[in-house]
Amino acid sequence: MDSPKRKSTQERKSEIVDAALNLSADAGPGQITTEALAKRVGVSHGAIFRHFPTKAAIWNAVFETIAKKMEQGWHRIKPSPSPCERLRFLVRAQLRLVVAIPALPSIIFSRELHKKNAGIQKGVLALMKRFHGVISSEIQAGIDSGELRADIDVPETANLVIAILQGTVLRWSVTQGKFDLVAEGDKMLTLALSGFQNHKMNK
Amino acid sequence: MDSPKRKSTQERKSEIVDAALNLSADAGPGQITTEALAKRVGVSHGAIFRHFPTKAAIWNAVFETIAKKMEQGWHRIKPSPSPCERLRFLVRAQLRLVVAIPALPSIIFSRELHKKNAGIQKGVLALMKRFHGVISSEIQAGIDSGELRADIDVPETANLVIAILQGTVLRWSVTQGKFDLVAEGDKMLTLALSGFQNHKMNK
DNA sequence: TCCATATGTAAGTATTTACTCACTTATATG
DNA sequence: CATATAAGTGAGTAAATACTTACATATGGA
Repeated sequence: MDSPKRKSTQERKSEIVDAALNLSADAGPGQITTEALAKRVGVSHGAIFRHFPTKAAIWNAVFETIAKKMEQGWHRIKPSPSPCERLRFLVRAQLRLVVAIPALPSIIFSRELHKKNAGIQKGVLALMKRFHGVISSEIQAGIDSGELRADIDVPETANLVIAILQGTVLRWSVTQGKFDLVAEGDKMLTLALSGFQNHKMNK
Repeated sequence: MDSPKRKSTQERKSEIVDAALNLSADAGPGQITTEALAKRVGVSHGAIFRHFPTKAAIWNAVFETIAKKMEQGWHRIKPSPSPCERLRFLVRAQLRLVVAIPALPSIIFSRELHKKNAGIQKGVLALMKRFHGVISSEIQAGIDSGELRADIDVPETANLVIAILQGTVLRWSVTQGKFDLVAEGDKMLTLALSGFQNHKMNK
């Protein structure tokens, strides 16, 4: 048989995490009950607590999963292209992940979860810090290669890139995915790279 | 006496709304109970339901309050300075409002609230659309005056400005207000206006 | 001053929901 | 095959919480 009646705790755990990701895609994590998870997985309510001691533990596992996928995405950069291309790649990788896991923003940004689960709050901060580091080093490389302006502040520019990324994700999230997130993020980044002020005039 | 034992429903309503704003500043709106609101206002639990029929009605009122304050901020622009200055003003006004009402992002972005209360979801979309319109017209004015590049796409650029704004608010929110939001937003906008790509090189 | 009314209270109720427990049975292993 | 173990079940519990209701009284207007 393809689906035995009983599965290893490892398998069930990942099924439960998947269920949490799927269910929080449209409702946000705060609304999800352990009973809803059980139904989604196809087991009884009690079975959930064979695999996770508390609901909070489930959310921790969900966060771990997401964090791992994010970092994997960052580290799949090709060494070949220019720093600017690598910046684009990083942003695109992140956006593709959001499209693949639409629950991602609602979990990362959920004040509710962060309040109940201080570990997640700290984890999100640490994740963002690491992402900031990755972006920063590409920006530094861009300056060194001459692709980016030499007079910019590197960490500040990294914050700008991240703000554009997250702001665009937020709009996509609020509009319920009404546009192509990856393409839109690319446009936003291009526009910010070149700037929209008219420099020729001020001389 | 300054505080009579009973107040008009109008006064109590606004006290309840204020309590909701204050309490959701750090926890997010999903966690707030009607009992917590009652305690904060200093009345019994039952008294809350004299003034609002349901909890959802409270959140509607909270959203109305926020929306009104936002729009007031946009319409207080001085006609005098340049379009670029007016853009800055709009962004700063929005950021100042967030600093004044730290619960604002958690209410505007709360998936939980939006799910339970379709009116708020729609209201947020409409608000964002109007803000996009206001920003767009300043950008158009900037193009007309020659301050901004003539070849940019206006609505797209407005989306960029909003993404920068919201992305910065998000970071401020996650870091629990560890930096000066208004100053930081200003920096981000300046950097995006001028761009960070090196143009001199590519000729 | 007196009354009608709206504001307030305290003690409920019904429902939801995280978690438990006694018991069952599939399954891997010797 | 026999058995220990771990996965699963279903009924139950305690706590939280939105909302109700019967009753009390402050307050403004006649």
